[in-house]
Amino acid sequence: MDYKNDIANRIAKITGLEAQNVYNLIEIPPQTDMGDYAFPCFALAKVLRKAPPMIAAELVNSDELKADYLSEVKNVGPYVNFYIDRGELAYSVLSQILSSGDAYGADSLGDCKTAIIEFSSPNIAKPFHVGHAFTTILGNSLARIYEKLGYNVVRMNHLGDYGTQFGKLITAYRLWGDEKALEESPIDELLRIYVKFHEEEKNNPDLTTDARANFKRLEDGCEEEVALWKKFRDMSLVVFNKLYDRMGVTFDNYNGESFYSDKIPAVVDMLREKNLLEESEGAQVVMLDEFKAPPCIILKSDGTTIYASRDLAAAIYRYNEYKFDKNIYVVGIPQALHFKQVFSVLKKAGYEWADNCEHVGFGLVKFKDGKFSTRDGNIVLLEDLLNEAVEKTYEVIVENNKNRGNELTEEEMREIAEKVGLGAVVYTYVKSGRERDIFFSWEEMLDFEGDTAPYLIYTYARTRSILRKAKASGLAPFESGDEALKVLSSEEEYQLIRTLADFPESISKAANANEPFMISRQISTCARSFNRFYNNSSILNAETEELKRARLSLCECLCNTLKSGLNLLGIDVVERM
RNA sequence: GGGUCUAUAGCUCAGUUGGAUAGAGCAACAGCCUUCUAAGCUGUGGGUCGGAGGUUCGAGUCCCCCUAGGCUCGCCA
Repeated sequence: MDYKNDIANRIAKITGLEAQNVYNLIEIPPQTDMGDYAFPCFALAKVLRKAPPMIAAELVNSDELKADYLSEVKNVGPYVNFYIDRGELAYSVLSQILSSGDAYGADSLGDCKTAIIEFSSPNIAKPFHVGHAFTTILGNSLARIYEKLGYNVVRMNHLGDYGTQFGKLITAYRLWGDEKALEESPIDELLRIYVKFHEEEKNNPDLTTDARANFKRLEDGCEEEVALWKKFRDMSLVVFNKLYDRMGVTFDNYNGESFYSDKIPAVVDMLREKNLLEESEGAQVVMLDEFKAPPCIILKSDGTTIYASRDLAAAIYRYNEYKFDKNIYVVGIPQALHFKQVFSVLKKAGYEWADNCEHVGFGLVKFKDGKFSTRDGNIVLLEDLLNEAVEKTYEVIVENNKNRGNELTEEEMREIAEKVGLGAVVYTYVKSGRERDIFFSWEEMLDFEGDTAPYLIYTYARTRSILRKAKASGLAPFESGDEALKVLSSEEEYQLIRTLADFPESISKAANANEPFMISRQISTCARSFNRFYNNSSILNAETEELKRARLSLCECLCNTLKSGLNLLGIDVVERM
C-alpha cells in the first residue's frame, strides 16, 4: 500500500489543496522518532493566514487523518508527523520483498526503451590501469541499473583502435618486435616497442615519416599493414576480455574508432550540405557560438579526420541502428567540452535526438603524492590491484576459517577470496559521487572494515548462515502475505524494515542521476541496521516460535536486498566467508 | 585570461525541489565473544559547512563578490 499517497489524499481533502502538491510537500523526517512521514505547514501559512504551528495543531485533530495503518499522528511545531503502525509496515514491506526475491527493486519504468551505454573503451596495445577501471565499473553498474528498470540496454565498448599510433606500432614492430614476447604477453610487448619508438623518434625523424606512411597504408587497406593491425587488435582484445570475464563485465559490441572511420565522409557531406561547415585557420569547423561553445573541428587543415568527426559518425550510426531513447557516454570529465561540442553539432544539424545523448563524467584516479602517468611508470595495473585485494582477502579467510572449525576447503576459500577481493575494489569506485577524484591508496583499497564491500558481503553471508541453520532444524520463514509478520515491531526491526523499504527508490534515483553510489549508500545503511538488530536480538533463540519465523523472514528480506543491490554495483555475494 | 567543477569533523565522503538538533565510515579513546560468523556491535571526543555580503519566516543548500584548488580552452584521443 502506498501510505504517502493515501496521506496526501487525506490532507488534500481537509485543506482543499491539490493532492499532487501535497504529495510533493510530504517529506521523510530526519529522525526516525519523528515518524515515517511529515507534512510541513509552511506552504499553508500564506493561504490560511495563520502561523504554521497553529495549522499543524488543527490538522492533527481532523477525523480525516484517522486511518487503520496509522498508529499516531502528532504535531510538532509547524509539522504534522505520521507514524505508520509498525506491524502494518512490517507486513506490507516484507510481503513485497518476499514475493520479489532477488528481483526486489525491479521496475518497468524503462518500458523497454533502448539505452546505449558506451563505457570502458580502452586503447588497444596499452595497459589497462586503475584509471580505466573507473569507466568500466561505473558503466557496468549503470547498465545493470537500467536493465533493472526495464530498459533494453546496449553495452558498447568504443575501442581506441585507430589513429596514427598504429602507424607507429607497425613501424616499431618491424624494427624491434619480438614474436615470442608478443605471444606470451601482448600488451607488455606492444607497450615496450611503443615506448622505444618514442625514445628513438626524438633523434630520428625518419621514424615519424615512416609511421605516417604506415598509417596511410593501413587506411588505404594495404594487406600487410591491415593484417598487423588486426593482429595487435585481436591480441589486445584477448587480454582485455580476460579481465572483463573476471569482473563479470560484458559488451554487446566492440565497435571502436576503426569501425566508424569509413562512416565519417558521409557526415562531412551532410554538414556541408546543411551549410554548417566553415573554413577557419585552414580547418573545416562548425561554429557553436549559440551554444556558448568554441568551434568544433571536423576536418584538420590537412583534410584528415579528428575524434569529433568520429564521435559524430558513431552517434548517427547508433541512432539509425538502435533508435535509442538514451545514449550515454561514460567518459572522464576532462572530455566534457568535447561532448558538449559533439552534441551541439548534432543539435545544430537538426537531430532532435541529440537531447537524449548524455555525457556521464567521472573524476580522475590520482596518487596522493604526484601524478598518475604512464610515462613515469607511475601506474598501477588493474590486474595487480585485483590480485593484491584477492590475496589479502584470502589471508583473512584462512585466519577466520581456523577459528570457525575449518568448514571451508582450499578451493572454496580461493573462490570466496576472488569474489570478495574484487568486490572490495569495485566498491571503492562506486561508494561516492562519480565526479569526485579518487586518490588512489593501497591502504584504503585494502581496508575491509566499515563501509566496504567485504562488510556488506559479510553481513549477507552471516545471514545466510542463520537461514541454513534454521532450515536444518526445520524452521521456515513466513511467506509473503502471512499476517504473522506483524509481530516485527521492536525498535531495531522497525529501523531495518524502513531502510529495506527505501531500496527500490534508491535505484530510480541512481538512474536519474547516473549515480550508482545512491544504491551503495542505501544497502550500506540496510547492512548497518541489520547488524544492529543482529547484535541486539537473537533470531534462532527468539522468545516464541512465531517471532523466530518472522525474524527469519526479515533475514531473507535483508539477503534479497543486499544481493540485488550488490549485483547492481557489479559485485557478487558468497554464501559463506 | 575565458569556461567549468570543487571547498562540510584529523582523513574519506553523504546531505533530494531552501525546512526540525548538519550525518556516516576511517583514525583516536573506552567497552562487548560459555549465546545465530567480532570483516561485527555499543559508547565518547571531534564542526564559525573556505571567507564576506545579500534574498526570507527560515540558507550547508539560492544570488553576488573574494580566496584556494582541479579540469579544460581548433587541428592528440
